[in-house]
Amino acid sequence: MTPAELSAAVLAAVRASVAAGELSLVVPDRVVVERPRNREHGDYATNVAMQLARAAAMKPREVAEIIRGRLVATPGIAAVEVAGPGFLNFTLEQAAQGELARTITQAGRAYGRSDVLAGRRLNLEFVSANPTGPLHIGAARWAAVGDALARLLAACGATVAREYYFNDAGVQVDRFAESLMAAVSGLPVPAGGYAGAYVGEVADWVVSRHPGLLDEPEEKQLEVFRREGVARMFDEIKSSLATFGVHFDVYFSEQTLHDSGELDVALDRLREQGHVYDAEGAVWLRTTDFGDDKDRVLVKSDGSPTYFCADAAYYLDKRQRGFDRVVIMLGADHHGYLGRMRAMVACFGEDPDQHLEILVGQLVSLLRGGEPVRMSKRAGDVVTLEDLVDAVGVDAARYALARSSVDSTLEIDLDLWAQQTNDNPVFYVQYAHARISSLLRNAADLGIPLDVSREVPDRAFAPALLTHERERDLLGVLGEFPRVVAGAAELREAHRVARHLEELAGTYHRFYDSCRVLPVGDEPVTDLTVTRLTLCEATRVVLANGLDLLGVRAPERM
RNA sequence: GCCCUCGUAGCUCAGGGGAUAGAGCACCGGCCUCCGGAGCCGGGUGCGCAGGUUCGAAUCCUGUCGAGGGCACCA
Repeated sequence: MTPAELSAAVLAAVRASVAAGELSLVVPDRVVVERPRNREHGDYATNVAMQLARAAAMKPREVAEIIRGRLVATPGIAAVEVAGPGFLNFTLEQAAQGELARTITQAGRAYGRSDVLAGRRLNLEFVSANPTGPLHIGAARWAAVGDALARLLAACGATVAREYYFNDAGVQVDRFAESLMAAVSGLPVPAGGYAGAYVGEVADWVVSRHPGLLDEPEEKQLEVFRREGVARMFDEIKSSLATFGVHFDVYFSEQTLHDSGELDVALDRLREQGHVYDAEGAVWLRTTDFGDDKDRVLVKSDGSPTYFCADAAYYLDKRQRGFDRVVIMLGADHHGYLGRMRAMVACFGEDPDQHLEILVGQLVSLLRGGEPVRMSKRAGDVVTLEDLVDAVGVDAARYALARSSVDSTLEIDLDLWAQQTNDNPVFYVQYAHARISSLLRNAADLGIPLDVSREVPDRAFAPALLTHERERDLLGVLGEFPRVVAGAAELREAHRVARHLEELAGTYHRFYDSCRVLPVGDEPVTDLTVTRLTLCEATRVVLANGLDLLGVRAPERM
């Protein structure tokens, strides 16, 4: 019996009690069944009686007793107790709990997936770094977390597009072109331009492709440096992301919004809604109507549109492409946009709570030997994604970035994450997977069957044999996985998956230490052998599925 | 000045209103005739502070102190 099945049983009991007139209240949408921290409180527990007590105008324990009465005879449930202020504590029958191992091995890659977000169409925009330099470490955090979130959301049934937006229409790329031009001539970096060794490299590369370029008029040179430099930089960015295992469905160019006239369409739409006005020679959006600190300029007094105006057009574009939720991941240094973006959506006449979601991630810093890492060979003061990958590898980099809440600033100790020891969380988890894989190989060599769908007469999967405390602990953690995945997706908190895998790896190692799986020497293969092997395979499945959601490999050997 | 995020063990961090707040590291001591010791077992410390809401608060609200990041007709 899985937690989900138990939860459904409790919900059915509540519904039946209401139907029978024993309880007078509105039946909740769902009931949360959790593993209690303390094993004395049973295998699973729910606080539903306490939460319904007020609505039922009864004491929590009385509500609990009513629900309990409808659950005691449920197959698979050995005992139901009312405890403390009104908890319902469940003890499962041995076999019912052990059955989970078979459920998981049969589900395989599908275990943990659900349809809790079915029908949702989400556009996930992340990284979105301009092609004027290598990806920095902050972008790396979003690459790892954003990709993991996309995987999580898809695993929960949502339709997800990964999107990368880049500003190729404004002065930033002009500055980049000017910086390239200055670099070949040995001139100082222009004001607001770009420094770092990569500028010279890219500039030299452009010149090598256009031998006579430096003899051309300055305007022509700028145009070439701009076009070729951006293309080269973008290739490098995409290459870094590919190495990192992150792929975008759409690379969206700001310029295309200008070319297609979508800015004007957005302006007209905002004007129709009555939130646009002219002042001081510029065109303004009255975002203060919807809680922004100040109104924002859409068209500057020189007649050119602002980035904010393009952002509005971009939002509209996403909505018109059929996404009902526009999710944008921003670094903490851009959190100031939140207010104006929400107001902009409201100015379109839409509900920002429903259609816009902005996730703000805090900054990342790297440590080596306990000291902050500042230097990058190529990018000057900026630490890049490639620096991180060079130092610790892709798996450790992705895992390190994705295992902490984005709400907190993150320090990554390169020495720690480069280690191949249990101090390093990603190796701790990957090792568990490799260890189980090895065990399964050994079992296969011994001819021990793992086909639990077809019971072998004299060597059968026998869930009631999983009675050891460590076995029950392991089953408990395995059973939580779908709830963890769904919660992580709904809360946009991928790190919950990583933390759960670490708990699972630890619980598995403790099981492994206490419960011999394969026969020693001439010992016979028993039902217990097959059953424990199935439990191991179930653990391997969850580790593999969880690591996959984080975009980290699940190695069979290390 | 205003806005956002954070403040939990010596360190790095988990903890979606529930029962006795956890993990890893670090420190001390144990466990390899045995499926991968890249592992396991034991040892102890903590919710910045003050109010409030609640049957119940690390969690929600207010204030306060501290840290980081923002507040352009820049991108």
